[in-house]
Amino acid sequence: MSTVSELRITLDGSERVVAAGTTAGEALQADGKNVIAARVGGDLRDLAYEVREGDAIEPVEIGSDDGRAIMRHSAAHVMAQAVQELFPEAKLGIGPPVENGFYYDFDVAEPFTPDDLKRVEKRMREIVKQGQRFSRRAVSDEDAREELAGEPYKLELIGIKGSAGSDDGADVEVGAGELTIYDNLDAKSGDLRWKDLCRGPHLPTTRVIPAFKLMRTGGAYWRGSEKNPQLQRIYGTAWESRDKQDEYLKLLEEAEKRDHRKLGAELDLFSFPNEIGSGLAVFHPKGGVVRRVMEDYSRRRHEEEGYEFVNTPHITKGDLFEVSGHLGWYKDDMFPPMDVDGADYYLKPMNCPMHNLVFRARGRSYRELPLRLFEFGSVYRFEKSGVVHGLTRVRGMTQDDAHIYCTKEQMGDELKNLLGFVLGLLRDYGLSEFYLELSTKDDSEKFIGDDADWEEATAALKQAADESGLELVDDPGGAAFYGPKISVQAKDAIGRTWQLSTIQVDFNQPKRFELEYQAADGTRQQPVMIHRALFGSIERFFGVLLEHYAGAMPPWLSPVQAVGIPIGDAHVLHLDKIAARLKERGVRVEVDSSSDRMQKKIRNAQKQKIPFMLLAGDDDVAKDAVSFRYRNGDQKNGVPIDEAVDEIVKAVEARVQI
RNA sequence: GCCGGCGUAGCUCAAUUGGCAGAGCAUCUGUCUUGUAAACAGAAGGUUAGGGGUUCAAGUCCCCUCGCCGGCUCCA
Repeated sequence: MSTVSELRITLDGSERVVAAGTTAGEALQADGKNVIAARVGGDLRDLAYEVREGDAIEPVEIGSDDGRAIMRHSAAHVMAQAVQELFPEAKLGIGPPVENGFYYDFDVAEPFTPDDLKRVEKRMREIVKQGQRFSRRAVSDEDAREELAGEPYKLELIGIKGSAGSDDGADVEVGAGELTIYDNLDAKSGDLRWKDLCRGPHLPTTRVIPAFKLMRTGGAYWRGSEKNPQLQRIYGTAWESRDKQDEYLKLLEEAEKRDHRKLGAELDLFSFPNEIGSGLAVFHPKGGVVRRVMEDYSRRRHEEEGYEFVNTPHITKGDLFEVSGHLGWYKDDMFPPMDVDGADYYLKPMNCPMHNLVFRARGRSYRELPLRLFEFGSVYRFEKSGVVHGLTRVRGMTQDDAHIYCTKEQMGDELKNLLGFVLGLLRDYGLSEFYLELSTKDDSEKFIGDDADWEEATAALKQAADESGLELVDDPGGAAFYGPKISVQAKDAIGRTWQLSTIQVDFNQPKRFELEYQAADGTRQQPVMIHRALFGSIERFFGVLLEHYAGAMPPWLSPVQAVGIPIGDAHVLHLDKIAARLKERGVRVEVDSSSDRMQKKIRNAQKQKIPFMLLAGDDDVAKDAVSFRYRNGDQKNGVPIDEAVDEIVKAVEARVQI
């Protein structure tokens, strides 16, 4: 056997010769500054990986996506070690990196308290400071079982080795290849401090975790199934620098300030009275104005796009949902029925069956297609108690719902136009960053309809998506059982993604309702049915907009668009006159003639985020002018009234933020 | 639904080991008549989420229900 003393490798794009036995870390000459791992032939490796002839090695820096994931995964190990040191009876679940951080699940007798969290974090800081080395070693199944005899969940993972790609994070621990255990070794003595079954890779040492913080705890089902026992999860955040972490924490703070539930109360827009019940919102007058304006504009746009308006009841006999099939599939998610004269009546959880009945009310001709039936339809869904959340997850909501019935030939154009309409409308409300998600079927049994239909509809959706020019993310297997869909994801002002509009093709209901139209050749044909909601629900969209704008809605949507603030009582009349002119032009304006100080009135208007404050004192009255204060604090004094009125009218008519 | 936390005036929050339910803001009434984010004074406001229990005594301890918050699961 010949001894090789040199290896030929590709390092960071160029070819090098290194000594045999060189590790990726040595090859990259990582001084521990930023390079924390290596990508070898496409696989992520620890810096301790011994390079082989022909390997192509790329550095992985801590600030890269891969680097952050490795660092966060390592932070999860540090946390697990700290937990097991403080709570020796804790059994390990899984601990993967996630967006912004990491978590680890533990089986413990008592859930963690905030105080426990502080202790764990403190211990983690000690471990990081110690600079324990992460050391990888391959083990046989038998050895792993013996070493991890005290960790029942890890043993279960060994049993499912090879199921990589499962979405419960288990593959992060075991992967599909050989089993490996990562030892944490003391920096000086090399003594074993802790170990975990893990596929890696990991940092060279715990010292390379620049910034982390434990965030919260919560219950989490083992391997994501509610049939399994619940473990205790600890979430942490970790970043490549202190600055990045501070930036992230600041974003969280900002998000908290924008919370629509908080703004809803502060701006007197809506509330959730306990007496009414969980997830059932009432809109106050100011919220009602915003809602009405949202609806009015939506109606107008739908009218322009060729929709016809229908109205259907909130309750129905169960028969309707027998026909649609919903009672069979979704009974648990519907409010329980009320018995009326021996028949079960249900609150509708969706509008489509009702719209189908409109379609079916008489014979339909191909000449009527595409038939687009629109309704602000109020639906009720029995969301489980733990999931109700502000306006974004409610039990009663109003969808801007429409169903389009068209021929197969029309489907492509219809979907394309529809997507354009959707995006245009969302842009009108001030959202501008989107991507699309295409949910398609996979091989599982749950999908109905024949493959040719699926392919055709999927292709049509994809084409519409492609023509939009937006980024398209595939979501295989994510379709509803009855057909594929596109969902529009929008980014808000602070970069969070919200799922808004959906466009779905339905192969199921036309069949169940035996929907037909008469074609040009006299035959009876089944129409294609498209479901679509642009806002999703008015409530949810309302909530999203509030958070997007942090409560400072664009003037056209502001409940109060302008407020007159007199310096003294003597100036009220002057402002009343201006207000009358604004009202005439359709501006929502008030004059604050209360006995408060002018400064106080400004403060109030500012807190209400009113776009325009119109101040008037002796100077303004004398000059027949008015002074502006904008909600961003800018001011403009002595503006002639005509000019002021025009400026405000123009601003409230524009569908853009100022 | 599951795990955990929480619920005191409209809002934000106090109330010692179980020992007289209180403050600021908002509201109402008066005074002040004001130039770009809080004038001054007074009044009113409570079955401490609801119900049950322990105790001489419960906002405080225990149980149930409702609701809210953070996770998990779910979201046609």
